[in-house]
Amino acid sequence: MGCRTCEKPKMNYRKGLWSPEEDQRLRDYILNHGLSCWSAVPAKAGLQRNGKSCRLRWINYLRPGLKRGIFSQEEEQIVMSLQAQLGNKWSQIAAHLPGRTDNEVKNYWNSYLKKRVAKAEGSAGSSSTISSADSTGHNRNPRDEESNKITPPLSTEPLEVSNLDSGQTITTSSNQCSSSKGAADALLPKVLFSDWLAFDQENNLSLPSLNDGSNCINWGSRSTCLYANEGLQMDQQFSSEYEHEAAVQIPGGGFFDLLFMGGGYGSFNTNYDACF
DNA sequence: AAGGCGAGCAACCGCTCGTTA
DNA sequence: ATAACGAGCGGTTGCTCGCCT
Repeated sequence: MGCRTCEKPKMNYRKGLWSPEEDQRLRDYILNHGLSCWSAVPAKAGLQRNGKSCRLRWINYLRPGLKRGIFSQEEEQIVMSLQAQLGNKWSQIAAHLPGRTDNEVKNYWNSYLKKRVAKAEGSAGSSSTISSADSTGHNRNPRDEESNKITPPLSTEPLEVSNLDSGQTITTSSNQCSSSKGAADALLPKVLFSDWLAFDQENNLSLPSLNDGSNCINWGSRSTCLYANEGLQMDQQFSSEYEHEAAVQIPGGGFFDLLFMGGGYGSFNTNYDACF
């Protein structure tokens, strides 16, 4: 993991908020060179930041696929449930929330959910559930309709996602990996496939078969297990471009159910192509 | 209009863990 | 075995912005 060959010039690192120019430099550099050694990134990208700051900025803000905006009710439920279950394991909790970062989950918990949970516990017994309405009684998520491209499964049962790179078979704690639509779809979040595509992936994705009959697409350091629903040809090729220009061409349409190594689980509806 | 205040969020800090030499 | 290093994580800080007076 170490990167001893990286140059580490001693310099006065800039701190504070990132300017658009800095964002652009970092984004451009990573897009062109990919991720390697964070400590080398600032010098190579022409930034007066330390590598740690660059990493954080990328992960929490610049990385493609991030879902900005207010948490949906389902996301809130997942956070509250997993927090009760796992404690402050924000990265693990965030892994169950496609497009959310650990920092975002942590901030949301600290600034909002924690108070609600405390309040609910304070009045324990009087109410068994914590509603999504805020203290004013209003639904505090007016953008839900627009932002709910991603709707995590209502079940907070932890997904058991094994390591594809190790060649292990993928299993989950539920039947969410079933290749049939219908009941499974009810559990599947709808997520833009492009949201999940890392910027550094190549356009040509191979689909090696796994031993459970599913397929796996690999790019960069990420592996994604791809389960096909009816009407989907598994040997179809994908293409995508970065971020807003992203496009996924999947002839025939239909749903993809995607099981991600990181623990997320989603489905992709090609009808969403128009969203790009 | 201006100042105070609090909420929300971006980013920093310090620590731990994993990897490498 | 161990020191050195980078990456990752969680806690915390401090800035910004909107609301209220």
